[in-house]
Amino acid sequence: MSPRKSAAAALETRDAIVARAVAVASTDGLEGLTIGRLAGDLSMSKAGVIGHFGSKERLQLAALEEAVGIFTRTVWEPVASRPAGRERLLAICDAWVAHLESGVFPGGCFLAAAAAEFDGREGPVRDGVVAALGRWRAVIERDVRAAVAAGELPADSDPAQVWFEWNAFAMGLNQALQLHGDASAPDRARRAMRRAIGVPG
Amino acid sequence: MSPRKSAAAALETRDAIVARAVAVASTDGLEGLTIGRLAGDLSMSKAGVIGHFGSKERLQLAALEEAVGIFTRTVWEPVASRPAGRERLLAICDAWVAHLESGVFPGGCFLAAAAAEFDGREGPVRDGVVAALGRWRAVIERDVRAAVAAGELPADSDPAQVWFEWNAFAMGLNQALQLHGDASAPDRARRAMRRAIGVPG
DNA sequence: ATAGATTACGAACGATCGTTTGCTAAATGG
DNA sequence: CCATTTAGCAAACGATCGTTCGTAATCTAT
Repeated sequence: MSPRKSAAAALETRDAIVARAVAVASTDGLEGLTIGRLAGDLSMSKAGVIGHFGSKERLQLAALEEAVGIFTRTVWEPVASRPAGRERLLAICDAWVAHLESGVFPGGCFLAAAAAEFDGREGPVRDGVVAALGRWRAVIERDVRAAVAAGELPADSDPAQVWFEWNAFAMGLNQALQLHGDASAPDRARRAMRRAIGVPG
Repeated sequence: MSPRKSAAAALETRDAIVARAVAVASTDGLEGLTIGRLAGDLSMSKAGVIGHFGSKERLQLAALEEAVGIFTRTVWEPVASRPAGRERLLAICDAWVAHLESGVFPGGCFLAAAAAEFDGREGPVRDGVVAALGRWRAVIERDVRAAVAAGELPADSDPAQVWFEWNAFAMGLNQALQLHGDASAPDRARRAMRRAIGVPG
């Protein structure tokens, strides 16, 4: 009843599964992902879905990887070519807020949801979340240090504190948008993030 | 094989179920709650568990209500008798951070987890989360207004902005503790919350 | 003392979970 | 051109899901 696809088309199938998994997981959580539901959404058999990954956990990891890729492409890559420092930090701030505001993920920030969901468990998925957050944290802290070294930010700026506050504001913005539909939240987040690095709003 | 209990003892049974449900949901999420697992943990039958609530959703609502009660008792009630204003805001800040630090919920802040889990859905559970957060928000904003009126905080303090930032810091602290075991996070959160209301750390 | 309400049980319901097994059919490699 | 690999399906696996039903046992109220 179903003809086989070429190797290239099979990759497209895999991508379609991952894309759908990201969308579903952003609203229902990575644990709420279901092989059967994905199969139904994509008009495939359950075996056809799971065959690309081997297990549900590897499917979750693929969805996580794709979500991290989306975040990287929409927030980091547009500003990556700028020199490290205050300018790029402000660009990151705007891109980050715009990303959360844009509704790329129907259920809100994928990483925030995954972090909240897996923060009390163990395993590869949790490890992947921790690693992704760690990489992003390193990016932010590096730019804070560069900005301080260049005299663009107060000399007593604490990179770890900036990361703590920025990450918190991103989570707060995500909650305000998803839970309350608060249209004033993006402005609040931008102002708070600027103030956190000593830049007047 | 199992004798019936008195009305008073039945309430104890119900309380035991809710207490266990709160603990499980704080790590595995409200959707991860399972009648069968609860029954096994409490050496009861599934019917005996669900009989007290009627449905899983009402069990989730009972767990949410209990978690909100715990938060209220440990964070709000100890400071409720103080007069509204800057003093009480600082006391709330300390109690809030201490609460998250204390590990009352094995899986971290129950409300934060429930908010992240249900922010993309609809129904009574989501409504309950929104309502609980709204009540807490009203408490914070009222005290900010009182402190401004008393001249204890800068006249241009924005109550909604203070709530946004405090709530964000609480989420950030919860993530830092649960996901990274970051022992420096409580201090960071306290400092950030104080700075958010213009109080030097 | 007796009748009714209530707690909790065991058992079963259909549905769905993740996964495995054979199979077909098409694309690929020699 | 033929052998091998591979994508995907249909079907079934045991397990578990939330829920319902009937029943036994005990408390409560008359």
